[in-house]
Amino acid sequence: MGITERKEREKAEMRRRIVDAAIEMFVAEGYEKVSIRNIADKIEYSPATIYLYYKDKDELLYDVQGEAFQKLANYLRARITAEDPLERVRQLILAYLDFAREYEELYDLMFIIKAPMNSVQKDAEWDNGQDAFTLLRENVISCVEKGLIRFDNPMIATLSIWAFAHGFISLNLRCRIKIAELGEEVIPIVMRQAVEHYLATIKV
Amino acid sequence: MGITERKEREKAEMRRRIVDAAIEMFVAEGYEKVSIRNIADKIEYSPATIYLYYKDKDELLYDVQGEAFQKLANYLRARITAEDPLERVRQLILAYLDFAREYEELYDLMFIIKAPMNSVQKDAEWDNGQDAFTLLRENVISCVEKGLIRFDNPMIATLSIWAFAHGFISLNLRCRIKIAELGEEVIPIVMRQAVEHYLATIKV
DNA sequence: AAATATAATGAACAGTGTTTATTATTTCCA
DNA sequence: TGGAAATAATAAACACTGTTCATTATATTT
Repeated sequence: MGITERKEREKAEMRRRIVDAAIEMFVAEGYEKVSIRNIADKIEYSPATIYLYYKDKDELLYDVQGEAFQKLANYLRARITAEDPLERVRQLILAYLDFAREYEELYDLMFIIKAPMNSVQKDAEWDNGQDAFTLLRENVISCVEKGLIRFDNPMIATLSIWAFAHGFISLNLRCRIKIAELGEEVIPIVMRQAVEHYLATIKV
Repeated sequence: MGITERKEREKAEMRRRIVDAAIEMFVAEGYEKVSIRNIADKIEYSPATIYLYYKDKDELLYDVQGEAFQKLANYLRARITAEDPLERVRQLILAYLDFAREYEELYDLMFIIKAPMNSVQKDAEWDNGQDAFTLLRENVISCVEKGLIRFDNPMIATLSIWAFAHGFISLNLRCRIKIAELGEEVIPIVMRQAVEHYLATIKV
C-alpha cells in the first residue's frame, strides 16, 4: 500500500506550495509586510491550513531561509572561477555584494531580521547558512595556509572579511550610510572600492 | 500672559514623559515588543493621548533614536582620551563595541531596525546620527592627513572602519556569528581581537 | 457665568499571528 | 459496497497590534 507514501508526498508538496508562495511574496514585499493570510490567499487555502504544515511563522521563515541560503551558495559557487585562493575570495565577496543588491529582501531575512532565532536557533543547529559560510571559510583557510593574507588565525580572518562585507551591505540596506552624505547612485561603487581596498590591505 | 509659554512647556514635558517611558521599555524589551498601549499604560494615559504628541510610532522612534545617538556620542567622547589620532580611532571603535554590548536594544533600534526610515528619512535629513559619525570621521581624517593609515580617501576610510565594527556587532546581535561555531563567551574577545587586527592592518 | 477652545479618552476599525470547534473528505474495515 | 474511523480543511474566534474619531472633561476667554 503506497498510500502513506502518497500522503507524505502530498504533505511535502503542500509545504512546497506554501514555501514557494512565501518566498515569492517575501522577495517582492519583505517578510514583515507579508501575512499568513496573504500567503493563504495566494495558494488559495484557508489561513488555518498553513498551521497544519508549519507550527508558526518563524518555522516557515526558517524553511524560506534554507532556500535562500541554498540560492546564495549556488550564486557564489557560480562566480568562483579563479585558481588563486585570494582571487577566489575576492570573487566570492564581490558576488556576495551583488547577491545582496539583487535580492535585498532575501538578504534581509537571511542576515538582518530578528526571527526566527527566538524559536529555532536557541538549541537546534543553525545549519541553513553553513554551506555558504564554509565556502568562504575554506578559501580563506587556503589563503592563510599559503601565506597570502596578513592573518594567522583563519577563523578571525573569515569572520573579519564577512563582517566587513556585511557591515557595508546592512548599513546600506538600512539607509544608515546616508549619514555619510553619499549620493544614492555612488554607494555600490563606494562599496566595491572599499572592498577592493580592504582586500588589497590584507594582502601580504 | 505666560500661559501659552506654560502650555508649550507642558506639551514638551508630556513628550518627555512619553519618550522617557518609551526608551526605558525599548531598552528592556526591544522596540518590536513594546506597543503604544504599553507605553500609555506606563505613563498612565490613554493610548490615544500619545497620538496627540506623536503622529505615529515611527515619529516616536525617531525621537528615541535622537536620545540614543546623543547617549552614544557622549559615551564615545568620554572614552577618547588619547592624543594620537590613530589611538583615538582605536579608543572610539572599542567604545563603540562596548556601547553595542551594553545597550543591545538601543543599538538595534539605532542601526538595525527598519523603521522609521520609511516615513522620516525619505526627504528630511537624518541628522540624529550625525554627531557620532562626525566624531569618527574627523579623527579618521586626521589619520589620513598625517599618513597614519593606509587610506587616501577619508570617506572610504571612515565608512570602512565603521562598517567593519558594525558588521561584527550586527552579525553577533542576530546570532549569525554562531554559524562560525563560536562559543557564546568568546565572541566579545574574538570581536576585540578582530578589530585590533584590523587596526593593525590599516596602520601604515 | 456662559461660550469657546483645548486636552483626554472610550470605542471602534482594520489588520496581525494563532487556536479551536466544526465541517468536509478520504481511508479503512466489516 | 456501506458505515465507522481517521485525516484534512475551514470558519470563527481570541488576544493582540497601530491608528482614528466622536464624545466627554477640563481649561481658557469673553
